[in-house]
Amino acid sequence: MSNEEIIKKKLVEAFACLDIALKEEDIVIERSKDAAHGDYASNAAMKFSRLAGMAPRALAEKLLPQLADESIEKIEIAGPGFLNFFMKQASLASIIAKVIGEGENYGKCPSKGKKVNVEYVSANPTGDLHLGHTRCAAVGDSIANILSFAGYDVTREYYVNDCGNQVEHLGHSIRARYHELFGEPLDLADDDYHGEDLIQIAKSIKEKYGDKYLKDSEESHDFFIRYGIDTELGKIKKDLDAFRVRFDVFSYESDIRKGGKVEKTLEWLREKGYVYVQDGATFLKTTAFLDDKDRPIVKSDGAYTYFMPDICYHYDKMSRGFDNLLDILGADHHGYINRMKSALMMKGYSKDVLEAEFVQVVRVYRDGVEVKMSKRTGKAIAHRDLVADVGVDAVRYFFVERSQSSHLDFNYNLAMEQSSNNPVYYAQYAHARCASILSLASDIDMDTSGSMLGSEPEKRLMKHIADFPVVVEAAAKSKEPSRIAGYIHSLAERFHEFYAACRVIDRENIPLTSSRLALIKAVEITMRNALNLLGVSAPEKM
RNA sequence: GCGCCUGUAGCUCAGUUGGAUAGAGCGCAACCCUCCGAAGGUUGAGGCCGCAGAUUCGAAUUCUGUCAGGCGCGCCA
Repeated sequence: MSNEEIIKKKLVEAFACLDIALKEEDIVIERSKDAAHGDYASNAAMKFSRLAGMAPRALAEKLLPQLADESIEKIEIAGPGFLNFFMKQASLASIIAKVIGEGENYGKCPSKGKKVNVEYVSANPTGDLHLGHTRCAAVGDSIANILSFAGYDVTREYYVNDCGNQVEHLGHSIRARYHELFGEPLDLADDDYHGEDLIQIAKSIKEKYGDKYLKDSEESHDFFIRYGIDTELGKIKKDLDAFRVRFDVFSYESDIRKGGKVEKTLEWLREKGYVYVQDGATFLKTTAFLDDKDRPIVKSDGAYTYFMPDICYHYDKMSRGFDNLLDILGADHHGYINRMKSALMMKGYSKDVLEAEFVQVVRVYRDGVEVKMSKRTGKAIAHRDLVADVGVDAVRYFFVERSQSSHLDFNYNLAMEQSSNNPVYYAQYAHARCASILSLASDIDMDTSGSMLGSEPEKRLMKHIADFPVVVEAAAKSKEPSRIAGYIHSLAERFHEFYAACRVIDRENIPLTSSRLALIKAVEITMRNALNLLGVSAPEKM
């Protein structure tokens, strides 16, 4: 049982003695910022003073005698009615043996028995990934890692839109580049793709197949699309893999459309009365649920809008037995969530089965001016270039360091020229320092009882290590990897403080050295586990 | 006009379910390696937490209004 849990339990018991029934969830335990306020603090006497019918301090006085525990050194009432808990040294130090015992599982929660599908990136296979995808990839993958660590059964999924307008343009654009190579240029419209990568693709087609696809036929039309999608998706997969982002499942829109499945779903919705025709287009009555407007699902020319197969795709995901779906989307898609929830509710699902996290835009500054991104002009800052320039660790950390709901300003010059200024190095440096010290003293046995550790920097560090599981739960609940980043930073900070104040290896004082080595080992493990959640490496040397 | 996101130090941003003196990085000023990694540590300057009300023992945090920026608003995805 953690110190926090012990205090909560004692408080619940103490309130019970006053005939006030509370649950442990009702009790808030905070880590005191100031050592004068003890190790942990609770506002329970203030929070429930009205319920108890007495003033906060008076209530605290009543509770105090019931709170004694062998793990607690002393308890003080302070300020308006805070209860400040000073733990015994052994209670604080017990975390070290726990962390070393659990190793890479430290911070991990037992299975919650829930299957969660996390869908992210899902970039159209019509060109290279850009910066916006990078952030979605970093955020989505970190969220998947955190949920998994927090005890959810996580499936990572990428939805490939390999049908519709966009891929028609892709096919045509490649064909145009192909014809160009034979001296017969075709026109490229504004909404076609102008990127140079398509010239490379056209060249490879020419090398493999010569002039076979010059004549305009259904076969060549389909060929250019299929070849383009396969090539682009291949590049995307390779880039994501290098970014340490790997998916369990790739779902294809073309599969969703196969075998009349979309038509059946449409028919089913029609029978349910959720569909009507207006101006030649077919609309879905999403306003019957959460939406503020009905949405078209079949255009007046008879083609589906993107929304219709997307509905089928979400039905498909639910039919695979997930308890929850989580979509990681660009912030410009925020209108999407309520219409998709509505569609799921038509099928009888709760509005809560689908959640969405919206990732705000990245603004890029280079030489002090904002760089606008455009996939089509070919001038976009490609994901691949960014990672090559800055490195996977720095990009992944930087892109989840701030809450995804905040806009991110990315200074390209700074990231490239002064990468050692990046905050990720602060944390990695701490880890490397741990590894270095442990290696220098590998002949000295560790004392995992932590019995010699009592100085303020040591206590602060131990308490912070003990907080890791709480932070994991909070990050999983709020789906905010930035909380892990914040934890990593403060763990590194407390470690560096400790390092500056306490000399670890002292061969004249082996008992103290043994205790401190164990503390460092616990820091190293916790830091590595936390960095892993963000997909950032924990180097032994830098 | 309606909806979503965001306004906190010069800049970029944290700030847990409302708690004790609002924090970090960068930048600025000054210190600290004969000793485990100086990619580090210590100290300082710098704040009407956009503005105005409301709720209460207590508000950067909750509610209302308002101003500013970003994004979106039925046959694009």
